[in-house]
Amino acid sequence: MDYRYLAELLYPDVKHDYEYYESLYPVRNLPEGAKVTRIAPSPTGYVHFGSIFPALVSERLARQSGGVFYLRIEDTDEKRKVKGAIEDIIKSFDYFGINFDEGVTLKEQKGNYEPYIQSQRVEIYHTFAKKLVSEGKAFPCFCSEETIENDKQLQAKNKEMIGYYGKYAHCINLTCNEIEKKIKDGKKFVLRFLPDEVTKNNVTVTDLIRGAVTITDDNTGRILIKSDGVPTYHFAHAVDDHLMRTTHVVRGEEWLSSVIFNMQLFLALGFKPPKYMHISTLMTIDGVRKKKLSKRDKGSGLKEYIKNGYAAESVVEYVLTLLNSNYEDWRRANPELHWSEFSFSIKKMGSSGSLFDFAKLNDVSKNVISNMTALDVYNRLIAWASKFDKEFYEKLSYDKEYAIVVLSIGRGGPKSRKDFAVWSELRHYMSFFYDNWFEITDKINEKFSSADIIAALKKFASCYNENDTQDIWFGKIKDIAASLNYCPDMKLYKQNPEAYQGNVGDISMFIRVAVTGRINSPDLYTVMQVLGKERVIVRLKSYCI
RNA sequence: GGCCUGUUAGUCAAGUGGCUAAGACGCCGCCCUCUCACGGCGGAGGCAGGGGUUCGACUCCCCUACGGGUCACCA
Repeated sequence: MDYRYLAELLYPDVKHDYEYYESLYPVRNLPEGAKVTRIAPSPTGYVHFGSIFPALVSERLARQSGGVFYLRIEDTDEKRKVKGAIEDIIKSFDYFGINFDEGVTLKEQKGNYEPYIQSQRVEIYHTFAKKLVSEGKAFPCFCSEETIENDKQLQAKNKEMIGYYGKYAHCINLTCNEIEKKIKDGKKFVLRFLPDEVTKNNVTVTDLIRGAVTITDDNTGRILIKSDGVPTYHFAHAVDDHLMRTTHVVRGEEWLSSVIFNMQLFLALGFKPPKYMHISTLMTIDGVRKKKLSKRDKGSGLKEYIKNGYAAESVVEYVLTLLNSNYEDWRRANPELHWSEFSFSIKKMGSSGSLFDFAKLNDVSKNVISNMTALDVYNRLIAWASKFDKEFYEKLSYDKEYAIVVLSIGRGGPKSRKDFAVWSELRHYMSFFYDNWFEITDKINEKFSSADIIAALKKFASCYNENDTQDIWFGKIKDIAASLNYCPDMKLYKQNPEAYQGNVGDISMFIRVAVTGRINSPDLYTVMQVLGKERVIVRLKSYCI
């Protein structure tokens, strides 16, 4: 068999020798130890929450080592392409502060290794496919889908390995003439891989997270180039990551079992394989069972988190705690630092899949937000509201200073309040600070007589002075309490609750409900200061009507 | 089903032959306190099961059970 002739027959349009591309995309000039990583999503829909894991790991590895992190779009499946998906990918990662040194952007592609979109690289793939054919390492296959399907059924029935090999590799012995004739007849073909050696042995490969992993040798004649001339994932991966000089491939564990095939391909192409890291799948709980977090699950889309109002840092922070178990300790020790200051370690990564935990995410998020300044919170909140809550946005932008004052309540210092985890909760939290949103939503327990309530409110209304210090302010409440036989001292009250109608806390509660509409609120004194005397009095009086 | 891979409290997890088995979230209680939140203190709760190896196993080996992955002209 004249492989060179065959290669020419199969890929007559290839213009360049593969060496052309080797020199067009030279080895990167980077310091020793610098890692080149990428994420390579396919534009088949919205970005999955799980995508942020490999993205973050890749980003950290590259940035921490002075390397390069880039975005490549793997759009080799025409059928599954979704319009707008690329834009969605870029915007989603941007929201979470994950930026790329090279690759696809909203405007153009940047970097010296372009194109970074696989559908624009077909000629490159064909060049290397041609090389493989000319070396007898790949061959064309003209089998119909029915043939393949029948073989598969038979193999399944006989409990044989499924694939295109041995007696099932019908096209492997086609002569050059036969192939030439089929091509002249306009027959489509796929290009299949013929492994160098068919060993059928178990091979041990190294995964940076899992260590030595044993995988069975792959010799199933897998497809390299589909009949439409576009490569499959594995072939594109080998060519691209070699030519783009990727050093570390970080991907989900669903790829683990194909590492061996990847290795074979790199070897056959004469490439040095990258190092692999397979991240365990994020799980979710379905009733009592753990299962892979899939696109159908609630909380699987990155966009949902944006829409619900999770701060970018909250999500990153949470993911980092899952990725590196010592992250939380570091965060406690360094509350002021940005997450990128953390020194990320591959060694600290676990190899079993973790379960997504909303409670934990929310806790992390509350901490993140409690560490922000009021201005910070305001800026992010309004950015969120401008997209997802127009009415709220209007209020926030109408009086920025006021909103910031409201957001300042209980903020700052080591005991900063932790009232909310997502921006969408702020609307309710802040609502009573706006007159047309204010409403009494909580009821005062019926055990208190309305006469007492009214009396307390009226007394307070008549003596409230917004220039009072907090001590004087509270002293007045205590006086009111005493006058109504509500114990002004909590400790005394607890010793003998029967002796009183209630306590000073109850009086405060009456006032709180009248002023805020709620049983619970941040510090009442401060709330009143923010609302201003006029509104406080109006609310106190209107409650009495 | 074959092959691969994993299993420390409800969840995330330290831990690499010798400790009363860290910590965080959640839960419960107490304290602080005008409520809530915060903070402080305390509590319940765990090495999947069975065999080995060893003076000694959460740690090493085997088996079982139970998760997860993969077996496409999808990535």
